[in-house]
Amino acid sequence: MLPCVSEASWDRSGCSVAGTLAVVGEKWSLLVLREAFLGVRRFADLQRTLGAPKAVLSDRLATLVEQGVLTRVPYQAEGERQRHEYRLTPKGRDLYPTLVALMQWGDRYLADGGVAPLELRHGDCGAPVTLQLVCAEGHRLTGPREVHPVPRSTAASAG
Amino acid sequence: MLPCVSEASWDRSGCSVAGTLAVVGEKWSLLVLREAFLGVRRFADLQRTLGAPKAVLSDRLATLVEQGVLTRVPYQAEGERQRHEYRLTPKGRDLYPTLVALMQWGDRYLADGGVAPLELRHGDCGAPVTLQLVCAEGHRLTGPREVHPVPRSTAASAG
DNA sequence: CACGATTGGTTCGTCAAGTGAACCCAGCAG
DNA sequence: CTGCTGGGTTCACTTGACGAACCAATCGTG
Repeated sequence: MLPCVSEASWDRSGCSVAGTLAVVGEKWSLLVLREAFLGVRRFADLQRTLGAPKAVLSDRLATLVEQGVLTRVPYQAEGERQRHEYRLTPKGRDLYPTLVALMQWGDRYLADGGVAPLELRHGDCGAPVTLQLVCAEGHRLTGPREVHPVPRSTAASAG
Repeated sequence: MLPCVSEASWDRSGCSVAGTLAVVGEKWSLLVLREAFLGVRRFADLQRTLGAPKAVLSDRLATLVEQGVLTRVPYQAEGERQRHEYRLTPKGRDLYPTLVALMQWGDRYLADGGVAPLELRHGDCGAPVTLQLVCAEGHRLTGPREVHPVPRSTAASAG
């Protein structure tokens, strides 16, 4: 049995998972971010690579900008009119592990023919990159069984 | 600038991120899994802790079972009628990093008063647990800038 | 056996969200 | 002025989420 928090009787409001999903959990949002991490920045390119309806894409970009995950920056290539592009902010860049986690699971369980469509390599040494759970003491954990969730809710002392 | 794959001209169909989101990307799915990792297993408890409509919860549980992320196992406590509960499969347990990634981002950017509502500790040593990007050579990476995505699409040799 | 309580759902009407096609505007080329 | 392209908005339609009501199986009680 997994270590559980007294059969899960703590306050779920303010849960970080729910909060994050409120920001990037709508349809297409995480796929927009995938494209952003791949270097796609312009509306038309996003629309083409994603295949999302323009109205939805427009809305998702607006909320991601509003949330500070992307910024909309105008730029002008020489001899061309001014355009603008969507770029990851540091806040948005910190969603990288989330995308990688989703990708790794899909690579393991959904890959056709056992071959992942995209590999991540360390830019310096070229070795494949993975996400891992580690503790501050440097121990590597293999899964949720080795993890102890500890609630620190402000008002839950009377739990 | 992030390292990008020739301005992102590879085949997105079969993308593992999209595939994973097709399995767990609907509303409530990842929150159901959060509860599962916290040890909540019964329909009524899920419904209470999540606050999701029963119809939606029922549908999400059915698809998660269908996808092999959860199993529906009957059990009978002594002196009680038979019930059934939803348990994580190994496939479901491997979604743990995804949940942790979402939680860590929320802890960093959404926590009221800078205090995360839930802390993860290593069961053995009690030290806080985090998700980290590491390469096979053991180097720790700090973000997407140090990662090189390499497409391995079967039909994309003519990219 | 009938009665009510509990678990674990389904059904239904309503409202929000996603979808695709069409349209719109600015700026540049000719 | 016309046409083309990027970056959207508007609209009609379909799908999905929501909450309340209802339903079936099972148990303890009388």
